[in-house]
Amino acid sequence: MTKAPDISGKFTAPILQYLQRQDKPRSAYDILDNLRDMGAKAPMQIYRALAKLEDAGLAHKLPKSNGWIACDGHDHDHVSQMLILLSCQSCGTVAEVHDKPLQQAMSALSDKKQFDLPAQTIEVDGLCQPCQHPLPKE
Amino acid sequence: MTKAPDISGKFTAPILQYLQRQDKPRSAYDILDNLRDMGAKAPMQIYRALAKLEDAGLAHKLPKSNGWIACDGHDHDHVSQMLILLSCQSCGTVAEVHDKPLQQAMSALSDKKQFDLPAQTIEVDGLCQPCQHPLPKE
DNA sequence: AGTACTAATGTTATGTTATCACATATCAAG
DNA sequence: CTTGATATGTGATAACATAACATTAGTACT
Repeated sequence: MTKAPDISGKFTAPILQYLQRQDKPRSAYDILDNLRDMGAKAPMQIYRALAKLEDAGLAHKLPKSNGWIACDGHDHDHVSQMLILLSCQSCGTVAEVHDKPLQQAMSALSDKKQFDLPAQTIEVDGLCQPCQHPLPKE
Repeated sequence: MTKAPDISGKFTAPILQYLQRQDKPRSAYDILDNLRDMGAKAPMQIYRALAKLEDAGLAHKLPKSNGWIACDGHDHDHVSQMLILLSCQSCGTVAEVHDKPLQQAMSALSDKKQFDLPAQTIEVDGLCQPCQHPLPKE
């Protein structure tokens, strides 16, 4: 079993709930603005709480676009070493994906290159299915 | 054949040469500092030139760590849709990699998820071979 | 040459993301 | 109560990136 996550902290739970209500990633500063009325004043307060959530596997950071999302809570075994985030460039929605073949390919590559590969989140930008079929102009 | 890249511009070539001399990624602001003596004064000048280099496939941006490297000039067909950058968290060196199996896995995944996947650069952080064997303490 | 348009470049200001450094508070041992 | 560990508050600033507008340099036509 994985070690018990530390979710203590004044802003931790509120941030998680906020992220869960969102349908797109939010930046640390979005979160900060949202939590002003409960006393949040400085980015550090948010970043510290986000770090806890990420350690606990309850939230993920999009590594290239800097946003944050709540973990979708689906099936995934938390042992999985590679989390793929399919991020739609058009509408911003993010799908969490765990893909065995991809992990194997990555693992084989890392062996071949003798590159030691820790668990990590990979962000991949593209177009989600709905956004590939834009409405014809009215 | 791919369309002829536009490499015009006062700072474009100097930036490329600068990057080629480096053994690690450099930030846009590093580059700016380096080109001050030839008149560079503002980040925009650098970012514009970097965009041209990237379009031309002569330089790559590390999508998560914000650095820039010169293309290593190796074999790779410039048709390849996925560039993997293995970035060492310890020493900072970056290896450019093109991997068929990984591309296939990615492509299969994108089919499965009906996610339209454009060409892109994936940064993967880990430890290069030398950095996995730190010198024993003296 | 002169005007008129366009593209490139320069420059100021500002937006955005992230961390440092230090202060203060809280709480549990000893 | 004092000490020490951990959490939190706060200001300042670092680091990364782009918007917006001014200026200059072509170029194209008359």
